[in-house]
Amino acid sequence: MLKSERHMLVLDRLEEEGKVLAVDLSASLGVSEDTVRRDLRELAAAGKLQRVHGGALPRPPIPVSYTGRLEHEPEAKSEIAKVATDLVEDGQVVFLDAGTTTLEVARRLPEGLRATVVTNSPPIALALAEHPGVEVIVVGGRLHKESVVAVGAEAVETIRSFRADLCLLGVCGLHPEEGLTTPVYEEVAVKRVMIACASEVAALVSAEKLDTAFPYVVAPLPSVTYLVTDSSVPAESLDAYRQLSVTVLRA
Amino acid sequence: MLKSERHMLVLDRLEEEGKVLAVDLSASLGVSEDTVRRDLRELAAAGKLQRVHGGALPRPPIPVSYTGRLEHEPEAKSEIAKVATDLVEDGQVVFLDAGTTTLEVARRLPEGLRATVVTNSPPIALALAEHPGVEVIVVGGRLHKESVVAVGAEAVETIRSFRADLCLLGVCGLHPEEGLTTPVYEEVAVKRVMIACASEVAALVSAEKLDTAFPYVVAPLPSVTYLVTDSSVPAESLDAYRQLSVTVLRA
DNA sequence: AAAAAACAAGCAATATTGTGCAATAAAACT
DNA sequence: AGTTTTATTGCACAATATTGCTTGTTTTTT
Repeated sequence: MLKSERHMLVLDRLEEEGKVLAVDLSASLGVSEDTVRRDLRELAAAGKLQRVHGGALPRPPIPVSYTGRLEHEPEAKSEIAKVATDLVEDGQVVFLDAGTTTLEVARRLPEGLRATVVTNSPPIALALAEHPGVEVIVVGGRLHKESVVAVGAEAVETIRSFRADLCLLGVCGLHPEEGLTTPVYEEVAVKRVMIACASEVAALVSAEKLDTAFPYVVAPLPSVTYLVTDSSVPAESLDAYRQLSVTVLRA
Repeated sequence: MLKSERHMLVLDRLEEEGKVLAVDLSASLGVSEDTVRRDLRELAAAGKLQRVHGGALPRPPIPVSYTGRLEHEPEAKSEIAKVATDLVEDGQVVFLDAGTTTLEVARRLPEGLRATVVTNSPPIALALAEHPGVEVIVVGGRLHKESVVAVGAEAVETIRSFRADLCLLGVCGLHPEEGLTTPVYEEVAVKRVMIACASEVAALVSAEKLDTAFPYVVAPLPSVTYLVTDSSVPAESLDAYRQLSVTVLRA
């Protein structure tokens, strides 16, 4: 029995059974436990599995992520994403705006979902490449590096050619009077056309973005159908939005 | 017994039994173990099998999933990417095709470079978002999930609107007679228009892709200006390409 | 806290490998 | 034909890899 053959077998077995024990392997491969341990150590060093006392476990998949901000308030984003995910229904065409919260939505879309997602965010496209059911349309354009999002005339034109059932917007600032605002000028046109071409619009807003405004106005508040926010927001802060005919969804 | 005869027999046996041992082969072929080892070494260099201590195993199938491909032969990719990176010059407009090798190129572009990169690959766009100097144009279209690449009429139209100085192509199969081929039909049109709209074309080809062909033909070999490959390729395999006026760059 | 299991490191026996070299066979050339 | 050149093969030998064992340590369990 060749060493590499053993390695293959170990990995096969690990994949199949979800774990392997050093003792079992020693018996079934007909080599000493020391050899098994050495094998496991090497495979672990090669990143093929995760070594644990007594055996080994499958290596946890490397998260596809872009640097920075991802650790910023993960619970809040996660809460919001969970609620927003439920807005998406089978067969819909959905605009998925760029942003870390919307990226979380993309990751959480249920496996069984059948839908078309139109996104101007390369990281979201990448995340959705692993989803078995959704058709993904990448919106092209010049890449705005800060937000990692395609912007510009081409992006706007592409988006305009769709009629979406739902638009999930990553929001930078939301204010009862100023409406939906952003600090990035180039995103204005893109977000506007997304709103214009979607039947329903959901704004994904974490607590610290609520009641804030940025220099560039995207749209007034009534353009928004749903406001999705997290549980840390006090209930009374949301009244102002409710009165503007926005449906508030809180995790 | 001829050498090539032995080689055939070794490959047959490998296919049949799933592995071969140097000792067995020596006995059954009636040659010394040294000769067997030499045979195995040559076959491995030609990419026909995988050499391991004590014998040889079938060449591991090229992984289909994107994440799987990322881990496939990182050294070779790295070598190729290093060379390909030097082809890019300041101020150029460059098409960067999808692929794990081209992704590596994107990651290695020198910090000081000023250029415009046009890519249909979300992962490459994502990687370049961290580069301070290059302008990135994302090409939109329907996302082909296996390769994580935008394809379709929209992608083709967008690419056609550029005149690039250089096109870096991730290549699936390259063959002196068949030319540049791919197993994914939808990528054909995209690659073709990239080639057509670029002044120079560089094909990034790792050893196992050389002298192989797939069902869909992208372009004949003379369309390629540079062939960039890694150091594991035997020099004589490249002569056929040189004779077709391709400039061969080997790491 | 004690016992058992799992572990890492070092060691020796064996197997495998690469390299240089010489002998032979095949090919190319004069 | 005769000769040089090249390729192929087997052999000796040093270097390397693999394996099981022993010893002592760490981790887990009782």
